[in-house]
Parts: sequence; structure tokens; C-alpha cells
Amino acid sequence: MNTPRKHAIRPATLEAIVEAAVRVLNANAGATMSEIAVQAGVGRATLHRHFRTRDDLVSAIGIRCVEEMNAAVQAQATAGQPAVDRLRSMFRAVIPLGDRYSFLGTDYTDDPKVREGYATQLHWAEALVEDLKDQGDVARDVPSPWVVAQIDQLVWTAWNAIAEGYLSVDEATALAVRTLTEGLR
Amino acid sequence: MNTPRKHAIRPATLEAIVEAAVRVLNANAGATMSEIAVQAGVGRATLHRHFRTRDDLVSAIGIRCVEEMNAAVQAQATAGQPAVDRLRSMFRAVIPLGDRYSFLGTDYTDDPKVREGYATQLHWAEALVEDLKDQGDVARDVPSPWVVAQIDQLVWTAWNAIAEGYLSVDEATALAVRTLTEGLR
DNA sequence: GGTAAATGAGACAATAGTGTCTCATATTTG
DNA sequence: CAAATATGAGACACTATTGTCTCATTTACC
Repeated sequence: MNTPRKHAIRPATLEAIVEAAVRVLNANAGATMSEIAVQAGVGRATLHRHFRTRDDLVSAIGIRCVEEMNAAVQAQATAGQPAVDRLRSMFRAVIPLGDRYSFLGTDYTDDPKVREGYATQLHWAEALVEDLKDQGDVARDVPSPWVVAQIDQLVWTAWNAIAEGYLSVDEATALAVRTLTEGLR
Repeated sequence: MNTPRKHAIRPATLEAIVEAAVRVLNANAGATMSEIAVQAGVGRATLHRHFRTRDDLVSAIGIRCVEEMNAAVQAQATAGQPAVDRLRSMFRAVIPLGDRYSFLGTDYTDDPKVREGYATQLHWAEALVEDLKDQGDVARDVPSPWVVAQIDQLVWTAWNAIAEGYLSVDEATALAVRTLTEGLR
């Protein structure tokens, strides 16, 4: 109901808009439609043609981001593995999507789909933390919300390290796991 | 040049404005002058009387926050101590100012004083990390920007844990140090 | 208590951003 | 090549917010 009614959209145009929106809104959550249009290299009218209001655009991007995240996580969710390996897989899958991730944190979206997807992520993380505790990878006396927050932050830090070019994806993944479990000593 | 020219300001009014601005702008970086005025319990005109433009207000708050942060850090900066103890002191001093801290991260400010103060913090943190490495509290193979980022994130996580009520300031401080050095295992 | 100054409330113009529309151009599709 | 349609550019009204101003009221200070 957010997306087009009678106007189709060219895949290339959609991609350009989504990429620009994520990038621009990450840099400045209050960015205008004009800024996004310019960065996407499309006319402002085209934005309104496919996303009627600014809120529609932000919501649509939010939904897309959360779906990409969940897809990436579920693709890695092999159940039998040790918890640490699942943590590593999760990091490996999610870290490259760091910009999508931080978008969700920065730009406030009321859309129920986004909230729902975010809740899914959260439950998933909580379950993982429980398993990590069971297997002795995380001490029992550490509050689970702290661990979850730490995982959250590590995704962003890792993505940032890659974006700044001082770590590769694999290095960042390894360092994230290490930081969480062993610490930096 | 940002602050008053011919109008004095009552200390209570200033405090109300600053507190409200930090709180409101943290919740919503795009908050309007009206919202801030209402939350501060002052007239909107009073805001403009002391901060000519919205940017002036945001800058002024930014400067204040960064100054508070630097003051807190310097008050704790006893040179002779082991690096871990200085890390702990820093956390202990800065964590309660987490809202000031996150304000600087969220609300973009161009003001050179803010940039300068932020750079000071950064250099301070880098020096501390170097000392932590020298004393074996942080492994040499971990990139320093990663460690700095981790410290940054821990301040926010710790403040958040306190705000959500599941940790005391001292507990959060201890857990932050522990998380950084030993990890959560 | 009296005076000076800070504040609150509201009116006001100016500005910036949104959302709609039209028409010419470019692109896809057959 | 031709028809259909997505896009770009720009004009437009509308809205929200900003920033300025005035005046009555409250507060602080002597």
C-alpha cells in the first residue's frame, strides 16, 4: 500500500533510490527529499511517484533493511552448531549489512513491519546469548541485555572498520567474536 | 558570539533549556524549537532571545556537552596510575554523562569548538589505548581505532544499562572495564 | 515596596520543505 | 520503427517552522 499503484518503477531507478536513501539518511536522519533525489540521480518527482510521502519512503527503506537483515541471518542459521560458531556466522552475515543496520537504529520508523522484524532479531539474539551462556562462552553473571547490546555495537563497529578500510570482512568478523568472548587483552 | 548580547539569562532558565534540549534532541535530533521550549517549560521567544537561531542552540549545547566531558575526564586524569585504573576512572567519570555524550554523536554540529573538543577526547583515548597496550591490558595486534571505538560504544551501553535500571553506575563501570579487557566469557 | 529587567504569550512575515501537477524528453517494449 | 510509459524539470499551492517583534506580566534586586 506504500508502493506504486499505477506507476511501475525501473529496477535501476529503485536501486539508485534505495542506495541513496540509506546512505543519505544514515549521514543525516533529517535529510530532505531533494537531497535524496540528487544523490540518487533522479528527479524529486520520481521519488514522490513511487513513495507518496517522505514517511512512506523511510518506512519502505526500513522494511527493506529489516528484511535484508533477517534474510541474511536466517540463511546462516544452522541449528546444530556450537553457539560460538553461530555467533561467528551471524556476524559474518550481518556485518556487511552494517549500513542497513544502523539505518534502523538512526531513523525512527513507526511501521509495524519494522518493529516486528526488529523484535524478531532481538529474540534471535537473546536465544543466541542464552546458548552462549549454556556453553560457557559468556559468563552467567553478565546481564543478557548487556550482551545483546554488545553484539549490536560490535556489528556497527565492525562495519565501520571495514568502511574505513583498516579491516577486511573476515578480519572484522574474527575480531568481533574475539572482542565479545575473550576481550582485547 | 552565539550567546546573548543585551539580554541576561536566569540560571534556572538556562538550566531548564539545556536539560530539555539535551533530552529532547537525544530522543529526536530534528526536534523543533517549540518542542524544546515546551519541555523546558519556557516560552519559545525566550529560546530565541538567548540563542538567536536553532543552530546556535544546538552548537551551544554541543559546546557545553563536550566541555563537561573534558572536564570530567581531566578531573580524573591522575598520571601515575596503571592504565587499567585510568581506564576505570575515565569510565566512571564519563558514563554518567552518557546523554551528553550521545548528543554529540547524534546531533551533527559544525562548530569548531565541538570538533576541537572531540578531537581532544580522541587523542586522550588514543594515548590511553597506547598505554593499555604497553602494560599488556590490550593485545598489540588489535588495531587502536577498534579499541577506541569499543571504549566509545561501552560508554553508551553502560549509560543505557543504568538508564534502563538494570545496573548501578559502579556495576556498569566494572562491567565496561571487564568487557573491554577480559571479554564476557 | 519600587524599579529594572527577564519572561510568556501571541502576532507576524519569511523561509524551507512537502506533495501535486503538467509537459517535454528519454527509455523500454513490441 | 512505433507506441507506450517511465522519467526529469519545473511551476504551484500548502504547511510547518523559523526568526522578529510587541506588550503585559512576573521575577529579581535594591
